[in-house]
Amino acid sequence: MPIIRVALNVPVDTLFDYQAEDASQHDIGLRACVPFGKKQVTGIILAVSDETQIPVEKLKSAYCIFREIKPLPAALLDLFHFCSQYYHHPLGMVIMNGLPVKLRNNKPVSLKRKPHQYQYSLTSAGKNVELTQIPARNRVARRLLNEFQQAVTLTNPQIKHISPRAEKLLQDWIQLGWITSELCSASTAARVAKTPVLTAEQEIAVNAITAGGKQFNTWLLHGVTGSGKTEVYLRIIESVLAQGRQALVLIPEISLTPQLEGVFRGRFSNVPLVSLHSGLNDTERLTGWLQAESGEAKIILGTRLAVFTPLSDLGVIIVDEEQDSSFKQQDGLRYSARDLAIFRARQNAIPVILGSATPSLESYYNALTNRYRHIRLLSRAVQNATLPLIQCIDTRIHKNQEGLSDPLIQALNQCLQEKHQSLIFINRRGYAPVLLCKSCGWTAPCQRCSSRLVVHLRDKKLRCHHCGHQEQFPRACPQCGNQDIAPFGQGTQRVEETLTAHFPAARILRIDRDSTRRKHAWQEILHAVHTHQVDILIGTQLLSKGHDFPNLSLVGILNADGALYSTDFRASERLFAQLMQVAGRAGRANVAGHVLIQTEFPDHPLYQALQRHDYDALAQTLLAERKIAGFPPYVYQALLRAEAHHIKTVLDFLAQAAQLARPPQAVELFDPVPAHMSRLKGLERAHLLVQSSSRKHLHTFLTGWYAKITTLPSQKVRWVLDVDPLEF
DNA sequence: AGCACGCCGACT
DNA sequence: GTCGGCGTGCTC
Repeated sequence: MPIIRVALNVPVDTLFDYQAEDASQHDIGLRACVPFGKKQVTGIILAVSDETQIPVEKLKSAYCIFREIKPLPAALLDLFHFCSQYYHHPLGMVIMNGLPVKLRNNKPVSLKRKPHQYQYSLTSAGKNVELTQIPARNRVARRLLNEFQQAVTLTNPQIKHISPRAEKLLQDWIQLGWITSELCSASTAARVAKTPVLTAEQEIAVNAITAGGKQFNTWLLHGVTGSGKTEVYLRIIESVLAQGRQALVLIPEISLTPQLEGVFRGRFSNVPLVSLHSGLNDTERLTGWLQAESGEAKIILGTRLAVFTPLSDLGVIIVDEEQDSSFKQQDGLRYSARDLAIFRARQNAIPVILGSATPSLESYYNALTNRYRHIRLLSRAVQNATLPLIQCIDTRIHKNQEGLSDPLIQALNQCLQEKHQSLIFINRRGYAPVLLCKSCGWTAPCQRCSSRLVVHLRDKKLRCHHCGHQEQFPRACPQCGNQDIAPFGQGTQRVEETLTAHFPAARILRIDRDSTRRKHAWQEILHAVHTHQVDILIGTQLLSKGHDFPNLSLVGILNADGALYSTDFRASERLFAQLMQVAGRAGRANVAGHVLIQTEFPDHPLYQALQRHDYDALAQTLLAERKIAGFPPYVYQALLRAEAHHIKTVLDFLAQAAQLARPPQAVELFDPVPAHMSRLKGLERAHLLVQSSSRKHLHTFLTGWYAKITTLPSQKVRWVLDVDPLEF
């Protein structure tokens, strides 16, 4: 009797063997429903064999093998394998995490007739029907008929949009002979709508990438805001579609998928496009997945999860805003969709394009060292668009009143009078407090690993959250002797109230987690902004993502300094990218943009580079710092993260784990340290850093170490290995 | 992850 | 004398 080896969604890194009389090698990649303990579960068949190591009395029989859809392609299984090994996560969990929910159930999937496929139009009989023949109270019918008279042909989604009841009505009308249906022509030839003329730079980029053809290459498409990266993507996709192949486009989480989707649909109106984002229900997601797998969908647009979509004939992968941290999953399987995209591109021998105005230092470094091909877009594609003027307000000179300085208030006032919109951006990420000398800018460094020490007021100590070193508070600044050293403050609350007090007539809208939680809140907010029902916007992170606010001319930035002296070595990089993005919000179309940054350190290299829009200057500075400090991209890191109800449990666990390790010379193992947000949801969190200048050595070490940690008594500690961690 | 088995405190 | 606490260990 054949044995199937099944990957299940359980946190044990092993396959489970079952008898299956009807199994054959062709079933690898199919779903199987099997008994597991007292339950029945569904997993993926990864091997079929005649023998098993499992004693016969333990071996059970599979209930069934689902054959209603094709097996997962071998390339996708390879991707899951790689992901499991690289991120040290059980294979079964990796696979089940990557599949649509409907494929994880113990049920065969029902293949409904696909939407999109038919288009409907009025027959000559239908054209004779007058609107007045339909009773006025039958509003859905009237609207449907009206739509048909206006639009001539309609598709299922469009009809559904009129009313959920309209589809039922449609069937009735087909019976009456009013409506005919015909198959949509799924033409893969890109019918190109209005195509802008490429700039010389864009043309060079497109030619270079398309000339590479069916060959693996990682391209860093590095273009300033407004340089027209999207147009480059569109041209490359066009050429891929012309070969009948598919394009996978990955975008950050909050970057408002519909907006980009609109651009793609507008340009490739006849090309089947599937959009995979968090707003889909299980059925929609499965449908999209199946369309991608069959090759029916030609463009797949989605967030990080879309990197696991099966694609029968992939021609290019695009990762837009590649520096965005939402490409890295921050819980469970901590994968980077950007890095997996590169793996897939290599696997398929196709180009992958990483696009950004402010690349991650890792990607920039890879471009400098020729591991990636670097393409620059230095000029703006949009006519008349000029870069915004970025200036600093020195808050040591201009006193803050409740967080707002005089020059900023004046600028806001002027903006209001000119009837332009303004935006106040508050940088409110929770940075750990560091010790700072106000007179010379000195901060307490860690001697052992060149990161900054964190102030722990409770026991008056300084601690390194990187290596675990700790020391006493100094009495005075060791650099200049000043006694005025203090933890770096946060402050800046109540900005909205202050603004209201200053500008009682202005319409102020505050955007935060709460105000955007409601389903269509974003749409309403954007609408309000676009129709100029708002004068001043206040917001945080959420606002920096790529929305177009055509009337916005002033951006004020508060509280940015925290990132300059953060213990997170990536904080500067992120701040720069974020401020560049926020600055890009100002003055897009015909309004000149002005950006004012309130800071105590106007001479800081970050602000200097920002004012000159000079990414390279900052990147070079940061890379030099990273090299000296021994931080990525010069080393590869992994983090053993653990959490439990009591901090001692966590630290003991980590200490035990460290005991198990016998790191080779090339690999460095640090002491356990409490995590940045050491208390989250009532759990205490801590971690232990491992790093090496050799990715290979680090990986080999992790594999052995992971196996040993698994054998530890778990003592109610939850732990994960985070490979290439972004947050500490 | 579930879900059992299993050994010690407050209840009818 | 039981009911139930959640610590440990297995699931093919």
